[in-house]
Amino acid sequence: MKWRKSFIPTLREIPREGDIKSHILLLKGGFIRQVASGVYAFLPLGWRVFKKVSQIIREEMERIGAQEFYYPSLIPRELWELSGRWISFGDDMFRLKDRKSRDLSLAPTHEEVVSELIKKEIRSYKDLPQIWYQIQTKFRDEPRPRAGLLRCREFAMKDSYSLDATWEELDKSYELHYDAYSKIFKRCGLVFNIVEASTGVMGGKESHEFMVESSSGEDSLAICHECSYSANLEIAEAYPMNEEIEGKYKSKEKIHTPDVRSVQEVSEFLGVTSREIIKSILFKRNGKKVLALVRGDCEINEAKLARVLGGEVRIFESGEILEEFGVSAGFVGPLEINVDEIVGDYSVKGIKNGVVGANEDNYHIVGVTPGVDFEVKKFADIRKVKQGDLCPKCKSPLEIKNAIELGHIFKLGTRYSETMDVYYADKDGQLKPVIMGSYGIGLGRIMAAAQELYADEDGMVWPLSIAPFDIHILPLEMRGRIKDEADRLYKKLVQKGEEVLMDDRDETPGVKFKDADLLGIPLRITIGRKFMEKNLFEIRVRKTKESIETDGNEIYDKIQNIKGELLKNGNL
RNA sequence: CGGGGAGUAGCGCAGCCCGGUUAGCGCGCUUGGUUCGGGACCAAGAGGUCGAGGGUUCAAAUCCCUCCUCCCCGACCA
Repeated sequence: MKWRKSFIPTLREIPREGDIKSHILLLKGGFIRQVASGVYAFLPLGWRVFKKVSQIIREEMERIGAQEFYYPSLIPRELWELSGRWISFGDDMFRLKDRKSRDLSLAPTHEEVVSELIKKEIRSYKDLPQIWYQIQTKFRDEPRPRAGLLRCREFAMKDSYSLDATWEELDKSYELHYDAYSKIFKRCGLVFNIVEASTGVMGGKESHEFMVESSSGEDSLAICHECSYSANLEIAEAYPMNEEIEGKYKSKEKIHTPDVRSVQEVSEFLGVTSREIIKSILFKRNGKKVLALVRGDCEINEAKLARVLGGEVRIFESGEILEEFGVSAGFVGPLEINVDEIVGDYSVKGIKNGVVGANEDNYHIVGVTPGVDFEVKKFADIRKVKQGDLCPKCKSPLEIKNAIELGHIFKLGTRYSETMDVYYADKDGQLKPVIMGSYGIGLGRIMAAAQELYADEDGMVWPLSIAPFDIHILPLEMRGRIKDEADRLYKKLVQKGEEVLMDDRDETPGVKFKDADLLGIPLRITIGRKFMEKNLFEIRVRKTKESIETDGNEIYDKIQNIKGELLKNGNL
């Protein structure tokens, strides 16, 4: 491709809407343009990358025997009502009406469509196993789209479902996906973590996420560097905190603590450490009132609490607390409080003579001990793991890192097939629920994550496997011998099947170099002064900034060598 | 949903508090010329419903009201 005939609108200045590195660079490099909040057009370069990514995904999916489908984006309301999600999806679902006033949605996911197909078409164990996948646009009206391609309202996703007759076969399908995903992300040139993940509201038994560490990521991981333990913070565990902590106040006493609410304020006001404060947080579960307790230097993990209690939980809002308990948030405590259940985190168990809210505004009670001054029916792991906590497996300190979720695989099991009524006839003629797995990948996120990982101060750096082009030819003059030689080289490389972009603009060298760095094509071939003097081309590797000089006879072989090296070294 | 910021030429911004000729600047763009290994130089030029609507005023980018769009932070851990 020649630049002058291409549409590559690079920008000199940082666009106003750009925030994180990948977003800014994709805009600057002319890969994407924003159409609306969380909605992007892919320009030719961006689309080339997208197609490379999707090709890799297709190849690896086909390799595990998956078949590609194409589903509609327009889904009628009736289909959602089968699963109850017309209501439960809430505002995240884009809804519209057709000319006859029928309700439709833009698919935020395709589970219902798939399930309907399975339900209608899969009848016998002989029809199983199957892996069905699709790469499609999903629409979700996110409360806050952000970070360019990382959180969009319209985005491309590879989704697959495994359909099996037995749990053993599900394990096999899961394994296949686990391996296929590993290959996909590796082939995309990414460095990633595979972490244990929450199965969420959908239920299911096992789940992993494929994560790229990045400060721009919205997820947090707990990672152990000593053993293999790593998990999404939503479910991460730590070696239980069971230290004995002796508080400062030895006898139970109600103390006036005017306007002292937060743990920090309490600890400063009373001169106690945050570790001897028992934090009391009120939750609702199915209309029941639950008080959750955690040590003052820790936080509650709602997802864990939900699992312990079985079912979704919702925190009490401060207004609701005042209404139901007649006390402001900040002075809630476990003594004589009217709740259905008290759950304590293990970290609270060892506190003696601690500090709690008095359930009366502007008062706290000191010298309070769980089991003595109040009963905790259940102790459980309900706290959020934090930096430096000990690994549950090997007791080394855990590190907390932000990460971008690129892929998520999980064993749905029968939960979905049972609610959606998806059954097959077994060998003995008995109806049994199809055992399902669900597996997703965000394509745009792969593009963004690659730049979050590799972009440098000069611009993007694409892994060879997903780069828009492999080679970027830079003739520094568009006349005379340099132009002729560049044309000849371009033709030769294209004929040999290389993907080449040639900057044939009549621009100064500085402009061409800057744009080349910005686009991040892995190999750059410069034809300029060195060629005029010694007939030498310069091949430069974008990632390492290393360059070699070569003559016209050897250049093709040299290119192949470098590409080979790049592929060997994880694609960069 | 709560809080904050922004919308002026293709892009990035100034002007707005304190209303007053033809609304500026940088980059980009067009034409001509000189350049040609890290975002060149000279000259001439084109390009604007100042987000939309309404109001105040002799006069509005500027003041007031309503709305739209975009960005950031937060969404209740007491």
